[in-house]
Amino acid sequence: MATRIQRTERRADALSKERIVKAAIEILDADGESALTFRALAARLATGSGAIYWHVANKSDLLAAATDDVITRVMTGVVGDAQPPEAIRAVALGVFDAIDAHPWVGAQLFREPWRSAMLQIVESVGGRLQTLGVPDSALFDSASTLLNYILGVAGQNAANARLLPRETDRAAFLGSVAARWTQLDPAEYPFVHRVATELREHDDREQFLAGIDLILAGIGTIR
Amino acid sequence: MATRIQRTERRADALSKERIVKAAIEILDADGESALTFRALAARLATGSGAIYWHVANKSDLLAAATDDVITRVMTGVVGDAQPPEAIRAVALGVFDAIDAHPWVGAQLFREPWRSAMLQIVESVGGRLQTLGVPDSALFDSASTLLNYILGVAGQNAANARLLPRETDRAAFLGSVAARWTQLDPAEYPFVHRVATELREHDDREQFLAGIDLILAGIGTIR
DNA sequence: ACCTGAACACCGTTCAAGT
DNA sequence: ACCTGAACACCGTTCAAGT
Repeated sequence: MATRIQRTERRADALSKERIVKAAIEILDADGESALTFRALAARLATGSGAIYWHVANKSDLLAAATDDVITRVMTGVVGDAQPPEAIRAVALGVFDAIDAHPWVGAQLFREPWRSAMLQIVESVGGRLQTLGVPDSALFDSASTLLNYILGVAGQNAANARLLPRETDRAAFLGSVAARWTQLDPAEYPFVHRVATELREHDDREQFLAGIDLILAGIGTIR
Repeated sequence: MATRIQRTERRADALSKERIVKAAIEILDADGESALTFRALAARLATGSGAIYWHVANKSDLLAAATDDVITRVMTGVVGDAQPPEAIRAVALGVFDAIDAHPWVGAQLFREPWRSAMLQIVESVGGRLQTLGVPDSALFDSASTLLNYILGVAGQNAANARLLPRETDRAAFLGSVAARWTQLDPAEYPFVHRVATELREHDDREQFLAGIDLILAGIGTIR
């Protein structure tokens, strides 16, 4: 039975889920989560807002697809030949850098835990923990701890990006938070008061990695 | 100069920020984040939606106040005489239980890091790390790691609550996620496939505590 | 099969008008 | 000083109508 060519010719710029996701990511990166509306997206794609619904189910689906897109790129990028624990650091840093570049992803990782983005991270971290020789009985808890830590940092970065007036630099932001912390009553908040200086001067990425190492050290005590 | 009584008599049910926050928490607990609208709140308080703005600046302010209310209650509740590390576990579990009871709080903790809720947790955890004898040089990173881990779990719980159809029990939810994980290709997701059973059977609270202990063990290796 | 864009049912927030 | 509630400027989503 001969199969006829079903696929009709399409204009080069025909709408597709891929093009829609790409445009959505551009809006999210350039102007943040609040700028992504179906109207803005339709305008950028020179179409009607309803047309988008032919390719994506709804806004939630669109955000999930955009997140998967970013995370898949990261995950295929870090498949180096490093052995754990170095490989775990590489994966974690990959996620960190992706979220640094696309802060809105940080909020999306919390969504349905059967979506591709979350699964890829779980698999990547968990598999490497196994290679590291973590006992079976401790694998699930260890992976969960690393995951939740990464999620926490990711979510915090997403939240900070929402707060930051466009193009405020990180140092200025940290400085303003540190200033507020310094103004607190030292009797009521001695610890916060004390670390305010370090908050101003610390490097987010280094601190993120320090946390990963701390957890890996904890996992190391199990063996 | 005699000070006259400025305060005019008020009806017992006069509007106040306190009453508004209380009503907001009731709505959030009963029907979730999406149910909290100014219209719903005004209806519950038998007033106009605009009246609420006399007492709170906006929805963000209202959510922050509701979050502070819940967290302050937790924090004053766990001031037991336990010494670290037991005291750190108690604080962490207090936050966990609060978020279990009020899942929407989990999402709010990510907001402005100069708001009371976040500060209280930082202070409580950080102060106890100090008492535990963590070296100064490691204090900030250690506190940050614990914090971000707690935030990750909190955010995940908030997200799950959003997904859960009202009153679906946790076991059924975990079961459905585990079922999806089991259906994944074992060649592509060997680790996820493997821990799916444990996901179904695990206890969230126990696993949360296991993570805290893992991090504390890691912090212990620094000394 | 795919696209258009007006219409619908919501929101948060404002504000003139009341008491 | 505080409250009312209509009005405004948005949303996500639907859908009859087009091609």
